[in-house]
This record gives sequence, structure tokens and C-alpha cells, in this order.
Amino acid sequence: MKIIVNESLPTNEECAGSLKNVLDALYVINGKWKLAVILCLVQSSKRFNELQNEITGISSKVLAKELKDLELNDFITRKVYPTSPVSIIYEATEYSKTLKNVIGELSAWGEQHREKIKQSMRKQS
Amino acid sequence: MKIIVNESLPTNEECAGSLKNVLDALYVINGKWKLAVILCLVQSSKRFNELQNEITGISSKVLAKELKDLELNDFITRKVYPTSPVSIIYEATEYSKTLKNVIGELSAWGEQHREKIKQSMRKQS
DNA sequence: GTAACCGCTTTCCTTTGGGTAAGTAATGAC
DNA sequence: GTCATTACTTACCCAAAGGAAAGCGGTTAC
Repeated sequence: MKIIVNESLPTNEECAGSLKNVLDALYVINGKWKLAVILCLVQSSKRFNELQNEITGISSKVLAKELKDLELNDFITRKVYPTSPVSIIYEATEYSKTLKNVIGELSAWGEQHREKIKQSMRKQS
Repeated sequence: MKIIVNESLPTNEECAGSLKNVLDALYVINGKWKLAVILCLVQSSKRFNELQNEITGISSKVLAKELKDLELNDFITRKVYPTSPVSIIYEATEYSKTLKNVIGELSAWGEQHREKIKQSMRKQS
């Protein structure tokens, strides 16, 4: 049994803990639409139909489900204004902004990964 | 139409681009097992059965699929050593280390999110 | 009254991810 | 020859995610 020691190499326990954290995080922001809804609402608060128009391809069923989910997890709030008829406005919470770094890193990595894939596809052709 | 300007608020186009990047990134690292395999191999290179023993719960079918996937995306390499019988060793690539920041952010966020959920559950009870 | 809009819900269907269990080709141990 | 091991593959099944389309209760416009 050879043990490789390296300052940048995480230990077994660190890895297991980290993995659990990462999977928890992924569980929350996972799915085709959650981040789209969050990003859309971080830009500005919106009504149901506005969201459905901006997020092309989402069905009302799925949007309703995602909104409920996101509200439960405290990423957005659903505000009912007593106009007539009532207007229902969805807003991003302060908590949703804690995702900023995560989104930043995912975006940066995703971008360079796509570049990489493109280049490797050119090599093949 | 009111336009809200704020240095920390991303524009529409930035968001759309960012969203695409983020979804690309999530697509690659998504699923129950991919990150577990990567983390396991970053610690040390391993054979198929070693991986299956270390990653409790994964079936051989799923492990084989994940390994193929990860190899295609250049996160791991499959090396065949001409011993007799041949030994097949999976190794993490340098490229898999580019995920370091992403994993770091996800882990940090996931940890504080779990803390938050715990506290909000205490409040309820 | 009728039509349209808003904010959903319901139903039905397909796709995808993943689990279980069995099988298999190649090799080596006895 | 028989058995075990390695690295998988194959076949079948199930549950969850998501899409399409229709419906629905309330409100306002005409």
C-alpha cells in the first residue's frame, strides 16, 4: 500500500465530506430550469406570465413547480399585491445572491469546457 | 419600462450566456456518481473493482457507464498495462483538476445551505 | 353575455437515470 | 476440468423529470 502525499491532494475524509456538500448543493440547484428562474428574477422581479415568456420552452406546469420549490428553499418570495385583480410578483431573495460565487465558477468552467470540446472536435474532423 | 442599473446586477445577455455556461457545466458533472468517481480517482489511480468497492452502492453497470462518460470528457484516462492478465487502471487527468474551484464553491455553499436548513427546521419544531 | 387574461392545476405521455441480476470472455489457480 | 477473478455487458424494471394540452376560477373589457 503506497500512500502518496501532496499538499494539494485532499484526504479521504475531506473528500467524503466535500462530496456530501457538493451533492447537497447540486440537489438544490439541479434540474433544467431552477437556475434560469433564479437568474431571471435576480435581474428583476416578475409575474408568472412574464417569467414564462422570458424563459423560452418552460411549461406552466413546470414553472409553477419550480417556483414552489424555489420558494420553499428561500430563493424567491411570492408577493401578492392587493390590486384588482391581485398581482402576484415573484422576487429573488437576498439568499439567492449567496449563489453568486457558485454560479460564477460554474459559468467560467462551463465556458472554457465548451471551448475545449469545440477544439477537440475540430481535431477529429 | 424602468431600467434598474446596479453594478452587481448582470445584464440580460450576460445572464443568458452565463446560464448556458452553467447548464453546460452542470450537464457534465451531473448525476449521482460522477463527482464521487472523480474525487476517488484524484486521491489515487484505481482499478475497476477497487472503485466499485470504495464507492459504496454503485453497480458495475453504472460504474462502467460513468467511466466511459468521464473518459470521453477527458476527466480520466483508462490505461491498460500489459501484465498477464492485463491490469486496467483508471487515472484522473490534469484536466479534472480544473474542477477544483467549482467543487470548492459548491462544497462551501452546500455546507452553509445544510446549516441553514437545519436551523430553519429547529425554528419550526 | 362573451371573450380574453392571469395564475395556475390536471391528465396523460415519454424520456432519462438508475437499480438488480444474470451472463460472459479471458485468465490463472488448483 | 473446475472454480474464481477481472472487467465488463445485457436484459429487464421502476421512479422521477419533464413536455403537451386542456381546464378552471376569478377578473376585467366590450
